[in-house]
This record gives sequence, C-alpha cells and structure tokens, in this order.
Amino acid sequence: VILAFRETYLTEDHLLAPLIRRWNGRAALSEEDVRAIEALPCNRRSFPRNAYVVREGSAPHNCTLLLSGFAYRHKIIRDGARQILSIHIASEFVDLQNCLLGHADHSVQTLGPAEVALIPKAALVALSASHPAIGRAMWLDTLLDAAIFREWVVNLGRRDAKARIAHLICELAARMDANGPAGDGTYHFPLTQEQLGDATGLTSVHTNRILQTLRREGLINLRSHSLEVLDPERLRAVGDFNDSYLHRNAA
Amino acid sequence: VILAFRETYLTEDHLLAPLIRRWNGRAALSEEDVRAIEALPCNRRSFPRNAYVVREGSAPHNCTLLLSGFAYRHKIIRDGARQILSIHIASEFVDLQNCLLGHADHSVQTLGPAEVALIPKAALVALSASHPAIGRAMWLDTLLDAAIFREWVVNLGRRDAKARIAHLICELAARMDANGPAGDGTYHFPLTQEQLGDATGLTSVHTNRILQTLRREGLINLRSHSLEVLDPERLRAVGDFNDSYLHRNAA
DNA sequence: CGTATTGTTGAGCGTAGTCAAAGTTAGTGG
DNA sequence: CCACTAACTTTGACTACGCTCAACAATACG
Repeated sequence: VILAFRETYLTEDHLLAPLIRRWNGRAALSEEDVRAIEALPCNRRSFPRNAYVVREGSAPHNCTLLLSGFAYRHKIIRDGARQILSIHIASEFVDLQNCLLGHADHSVQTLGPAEVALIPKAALVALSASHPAIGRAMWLDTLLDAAIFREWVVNLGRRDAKARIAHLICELAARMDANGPAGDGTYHFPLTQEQLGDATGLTSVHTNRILQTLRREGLINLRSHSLEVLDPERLRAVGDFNDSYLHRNAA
Repeated sequence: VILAFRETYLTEDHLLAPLIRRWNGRAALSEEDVRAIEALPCNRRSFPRNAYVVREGSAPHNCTLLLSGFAYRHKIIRDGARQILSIHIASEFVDLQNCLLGHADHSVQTLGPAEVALIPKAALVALSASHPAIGRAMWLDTLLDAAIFREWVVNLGRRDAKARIAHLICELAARMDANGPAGDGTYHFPLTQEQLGDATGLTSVHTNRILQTLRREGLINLRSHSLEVLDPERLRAVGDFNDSYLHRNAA
C-alpha cells in the first residue's frame, strides 16, 4: 500500500514476482533492476513431498527460489543422525550459497509438495556484479540466513528442550507473519515430530513429551500439520525468544 | 609463489595487506581493485585481552578486520549463560555482517591482546557496489562464515561431548594451517576450558573431563595456551571432522 | 609474593536418550 | 468406499551423559 508508487513497474504475474516483492520491501529497486531480474533465465519446477532439491556433495549449477510450500536443509553425520539446519518458506532462496561455493555442503529437501524457480547460478552472479542494488540484496539475504544460524547455535547450545522447541515455533511464526498478513495465530506447520526433533537436537520421543507439556500449559495447539499459537507472549517467554536477530528492519 | 605475478602491485606493508592477500588467494583482484582497497579509510587499533570489540545491541559504523590475535563472537541468553558463536583468527573480519544489518545481534570480544583495522561500513558498502570483484569477495566471506555456523549447528545438535570438542579443535587447526604455512601440529590455542565449553555447549567441568580423556588417549596435548595435535587422523575420526564445509577451494 | 583466574576432582542428580510396543492417523490400492 | 499399510504419535521402563555444587590445586599475573 505504502509502496504502491514503487510498484507501478512490477509485473505481478512474473514467476519471480515474490522475490522482487520481498527485495523491494526493504529497499526500493530501480525499474532497471526489476527489468533485469525479470529477464533472468528461470524455470518453474514442482516437487512432491520429501523430494531432494539439492544433495550434499553435488555441484549444482542452479539456485532455487521457493515459490510455494516449505523446504528444509540438513546434514547427515557419520552415524546416520540428521541435523536440520533451517526451515524455508515461500519467497526465500534455499541454496543461495551455491552461487559461489563449488559444492553443496548439505542437502535440501521439501516438506510437503513445493514449487520452485530454478535460476542458473552464473546468471545470478553476473546480475549481482552488474546491478549493485541486487548484489546487495543477495548479500543481505546471506547475512540474514547467517543471523538465523547463529541463533540456532545458541538454541542448541544453551537452551533446554522446552525452550528450544518454543523458540523454533516462535521463529517460524514470526517469519510467516512477515510473509503473509497473518493474523489469527494459526499457521500451516509442516514438520513431523521427528523433524522437529532433528531441528532442535532432540529425539522424537522427547520432542513428543515436550509438545505435550506445551499443549497442557495452554501455549500451543499442534495437531496434524496445523499449529495454533494460543498464548504468543508466554510462548516467547518460555522460548527466550526475541525477534531482533531476524533484523526485520534491515535494508 | 605461484601467485607472484599477481602480486607485483601489492603493497606489502599496507595495513590491509593481510586482507588483500587473503582475497587475492582465491580469485585474482585487478590492480584497480587493490588500489581501491588500499584507498579505504581505516584506522589501526589495539585491544587488550577480553576487550569488547562490538557490543550486542549497538549500531556500529565500522567493520573490524582482525590483524593479529584472536577474537570470538558470543550471545548471552536471559539466564546469563553464554554461547560462543565463532572464533576468529588474523585476516578475518569479525563483524562484516554489520555492514548491512542495523544493529549488532551479538558481541565480539578479544582473546588475548589483538590488533584490528577499523573500516567505516559505508566505505565497504560503497566499495562492494563500485568494484564487483570486491563485492563478491565480501559476499563469499559471508557465505564461508555461514557454512561454519551450519557445521556448528550440527556439532551442537548431534554430536556428543567428546566429538564436539575434537571437532572444534580440528576446525581451528585446519583454519590456522590455511593461514600460516603451519606444519608441526603445534598451535597457539587461546581458549580457556570455560570458553571451550561455551563454544561447545558444555560446562567447564565436563569440558575438563573430556580434555583429560583426549589427552589420555594420546590425541592432543593442551596446556596453558599451547595445543599440540598428536594424532590428527584419529582426532578427526573422533570429531567426525571433514573439512569440506570450509570450502578451501572456493573462489 | 599474594591474589585472581584457571584447572581438577568427587558425589549426587536430572534431563534427555534408548528400546520396545501399542495406538492413531493418513495415504493407497483393490 | 473400505481395507490395508505405512507413517506418525504416544506410552512406559530403564539408562546414561552431562550438570550441579563444592572444595581444592595449580598456574598466571601484577
């Protein structure tokens, strides 16, 4: 609404419109920038649930923008245990780092069915060099990614199981609120309890027990793939959640 | 040696020479790029041990390049517990993210005395826009940072105490090897056991016990601030360490 | 040389893990 | 549409890794 004047030259039905909208929301892109993004070669692709988008060790030549659905990144360690590194929602890149890194150091998988746009990494790198505002937007995306990783380090290293799970729920809710207009505290929550455990460094059994106490205490209602945050303020307190690491005002 | 032809236009005694050398080591910078870096406004500053370089919540207008010594980044959570997020060695930026993020989401502190170069963040941002190769180098620095954070997430989430500590030691040794020509398996290791615990999500008491078993098993020799890696291969096995996440060949 | 910091040890405890089984839900094919 | 199956969730009993608290020893430093 406020940004309407900026958007006169946006093509709403372009495949990359969600990306342009997200970047434009923090610092205005010039019309030339927008045209250059719209001119990127890209392909739409659909994935079923649990499909691998990127495999650890591979050398992808595309970057993947998530258009709809959810995806997660993870590493498998020697003994077969899995650690989830991040959860991604629509309009985010799931593997922007592969623009400059030669091989993928972790895998990316869908949660539920998802649609993506594949963009050749060479085209993105060239664009970042020729259009400084876009280069800056990609760099900032990387910085925001890293800020979330740092908070996860804290979550795993220094919070107990209940706080870890509450924190993760708060983070996802906050990020989804930022994307859509949100409102009623109800979210699509696509993680199984096993995946939630793999994201928080816990077993699925213990995750289950903690979720029961969060339910019993009237903080959340989570069943099937639907999450209801009943008492956001207390949940944030339990999870020691402070959204400043998300840098919502960053430009 | 191999890069000698590139380095004819490098000024070896410039304050930012370590930075130029590091960046030049992965992808050749043009003479114009090097001149632009050398023209950056910057100030040398010395810090004593345990000095705060950046405080969480502040809005710095400089970025800090570590010239000598060590520094670490950390967050303090509500109950006072500390989580160390990363350890930095000479020639690395300790807070490059503050170029684009408005406020620091964590603190940076020295280990031992350290010398730094302070560069106005506005100058770095401008340079990244006007010189694509430099913008790319900064973006890559951020990506490498993030890759290490991801590995730490795995370390904290899915490895037991012994593997966590072994892994951290392997990582630091590998990064120091990459910097200096290294060789004999002896390193300056500036962390106290309490700090080592804060980096691995453990208490100092348990860290102490684990270090004793690593010593007893003939893997390392760590006393005072001197680390000797006695059996690198077995240490890597114990720590489930694979250096591919460090992307040593990235350009 | 004295004091603060860092490292070491012991005893007891608690959070989270393991293993195994049963219950529930969702998805698939006849 | 229902039956069957696979995936996911829940429960219980037992275990263990790492924490807490407290005291003491060694080292570094002014």
